[in-house]
Amino acid sequence: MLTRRQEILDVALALADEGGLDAVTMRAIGKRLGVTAMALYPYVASKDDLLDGLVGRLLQEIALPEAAWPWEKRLRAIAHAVRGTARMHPAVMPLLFTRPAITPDALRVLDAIYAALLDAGVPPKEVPRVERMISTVVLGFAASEVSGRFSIGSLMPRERRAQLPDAELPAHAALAAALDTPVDWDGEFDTDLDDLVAFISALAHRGC
Amino acid sequence: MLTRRQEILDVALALADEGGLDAVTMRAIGKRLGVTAMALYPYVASKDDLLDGLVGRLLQEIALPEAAWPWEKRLRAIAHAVRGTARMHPAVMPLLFTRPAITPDALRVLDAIYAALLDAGVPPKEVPRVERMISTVVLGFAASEVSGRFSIGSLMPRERRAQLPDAELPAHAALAAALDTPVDWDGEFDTDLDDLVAFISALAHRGC
DNA sequence: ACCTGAACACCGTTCAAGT
DNA sequence: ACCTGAACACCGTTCAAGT
Repeated sequence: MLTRRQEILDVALALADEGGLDAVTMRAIGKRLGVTAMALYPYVASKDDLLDGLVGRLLQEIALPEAAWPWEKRLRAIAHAVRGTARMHPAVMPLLFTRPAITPDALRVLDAIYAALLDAGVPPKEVPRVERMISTVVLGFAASEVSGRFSIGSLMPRERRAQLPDAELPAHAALAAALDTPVDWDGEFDTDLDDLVAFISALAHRGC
Repeated sequence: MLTRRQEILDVALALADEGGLDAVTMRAIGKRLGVTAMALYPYVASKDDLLDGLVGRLLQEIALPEAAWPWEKRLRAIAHAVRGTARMHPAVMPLLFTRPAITPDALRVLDAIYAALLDAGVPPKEVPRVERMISTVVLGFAASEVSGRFSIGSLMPRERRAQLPDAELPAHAALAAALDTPVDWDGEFDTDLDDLVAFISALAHRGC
């Protein structure tokens, strides 16, 4: 069953993918649906409501892993799904840090992470905090990667030092070699996930 | 020396604090400076450049810790400074995940984190990755807290389950007790920092 | 060198009017 | 019930003109 709201959000996502968030306009959405901008208002309360819906639409895209898999594999699968949708829809990612996502789909993902942490043996009292932390890492990594926040790390040390006198960036100087080697983002993401899994395991054992 | 650009960015930040990002308008900035919107263009190339500058202006606000302090204390101080500015300027935080910050002030903060990680004994090869991870946690926590992303975790389980049939949120049901206790955000932030410090120490010892 | 004022091509949103 | 079209109060940005 394809509701009119769904159609609108699909078009909004497509416009965001093609031309960034600025291209998501009531008028542009209407035009693509063959309708005026005001015809959208019965299904979308305001532009803000539209963007809320867009975040929900994004979460809808991330597929959940098989419940039978071990918790580690499930967690890694969710993380990779998040990074995948971030790469498909980079313009929408920053909105995740702008408004809370409380759609059914958001809760579905949240519940899957809770379940994985419980299966890992994390004490129930700690689960909500740990979920917030690992979600922040995964969402933050995915958003930073596509937004260019991490690109500061891939600038050549030479360019960076040009901005400030050498003496003011001593650690950059000490790290020149490390900063010169190009970053393997796929590898870094997996390494981060390894560390998160190890962290979760440690929490579980501490709790026993 | 107070340049005209600085004045403009100060006004932009004030407007964002008062009325959100939507209130940051070329015309509004001009008005507050007693000038037309077009008078800003010699100092600000475009609205986008203005927002870049606003991110830089935000980073400018975070004070660096004394270099003589132990690395742990320095890292915690930076993290608390970030959270503090997030609370002072919540509207601007999401911009950090929208564009890279390569101003001198951003590099100053980055260098301080690099220095702390080096002093902790993290192998130089690992420092850039670890910096990206802990910065993501701290920035992500601060942004999520002020943006309301974390508010999903503080909704009553009852309200959440109303959105989906109980059987579809099994982990929520199992966590009902934990989800019902209100969250101490100050405490959670400190606990996260404890975990980060422990993680860094482990990396340092693994490297020896 | 620095600023103005009119103008252009847009926005989101309202409201009365149509079918 | 659903959509239109004109209108309102805004945007960012251009450009010629002023001093």
